[in-house]
Amino acid sequence: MASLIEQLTERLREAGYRNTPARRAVLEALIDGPSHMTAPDVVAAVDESSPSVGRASVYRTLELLTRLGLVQASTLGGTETTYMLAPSGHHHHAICLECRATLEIDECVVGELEGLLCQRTGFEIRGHLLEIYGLCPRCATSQRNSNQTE
Amino acid sequence: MASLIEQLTERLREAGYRNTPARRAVLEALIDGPSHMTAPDVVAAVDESSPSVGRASVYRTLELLTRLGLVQASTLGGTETTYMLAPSGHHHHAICLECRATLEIDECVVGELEGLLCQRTGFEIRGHLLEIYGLCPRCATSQRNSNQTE
DNA sequence: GTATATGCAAAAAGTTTGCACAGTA
DNA sequence: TACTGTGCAAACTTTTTGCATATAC
Repeated sequence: MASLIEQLTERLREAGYRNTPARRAVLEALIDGPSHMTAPDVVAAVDESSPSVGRASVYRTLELLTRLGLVQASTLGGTETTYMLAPSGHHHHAICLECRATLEIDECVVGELEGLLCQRTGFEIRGHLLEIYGLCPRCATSQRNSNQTE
Repeated sequence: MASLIEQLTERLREAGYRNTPARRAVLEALIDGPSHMTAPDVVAAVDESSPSVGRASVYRTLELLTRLGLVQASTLGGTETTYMLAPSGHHHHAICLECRATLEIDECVVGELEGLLCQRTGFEIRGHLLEIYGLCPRCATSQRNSNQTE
């Protein structure tokens, strides 16, 4: 079975792009790092692991990977853009607005909606993003407590 | 019936924040402008309508409005962050990856999932974002045509 | 061999900060 | 009146660009 990095570079190749050290370095940073990284996070990680790769290539690669759908950008309910590897299959997130923790959700209820949308509008669907915002149990509890003492 | 701007400033007030000219100018820019605006778009619109409001206040206000949930930031499937008024009720988007057109979707299938998530994990849900990415009918057609002639 | 992709460094763009002052509640 | 919020300008961070060179295929 092909490793994740191999699968991803293969998808680049299929789309007509070359398999270069800079692109591998960005993919590896995303694979090895936390599930959501800002652009400067990725720049720093690449600079750590592959100092010969330039900043500009990191930005160019993040843009390319996002355009091809290998990577997905999201604001996680805040204002800061983060990048994550686009999960194959369905994985969505519940995000705590307080502590920024993310929780994976496996259930996917979007499929049925996509069918309907495609039928009604002729939209050709490529993917989707579903994020649920709220307070994780820990933060919900501590917020209730602090309200009591106010 | 209270106008939209009044409803929004009222929500600010309820959260303990003051109703100031800078905040009204940002809200008005979002109300009057296109449905998705980047931060520099909002800065420009405010500078147009209320030249006395400073750039910094626009950023501070966008951050505040997002934190309070009056505004939602999203990358629309690309890498650029845009802001939109968070619609009350359910409105989601289908976004064309080619021409960036957005299409409103009224159906909401997330409610049931939220109930399940809340029950299972104790997450206290405040909102959600659902975006469907793909090609609008027009771009899907023109892409098929250009593939034929390749 | 050739076109794509790169690193570099500089420029541009975008965002944040500190602080004295203004204006809301 | 008290304190939140502001404008300003400077500092800082992030992102983009142009171009000669390297390298994947």
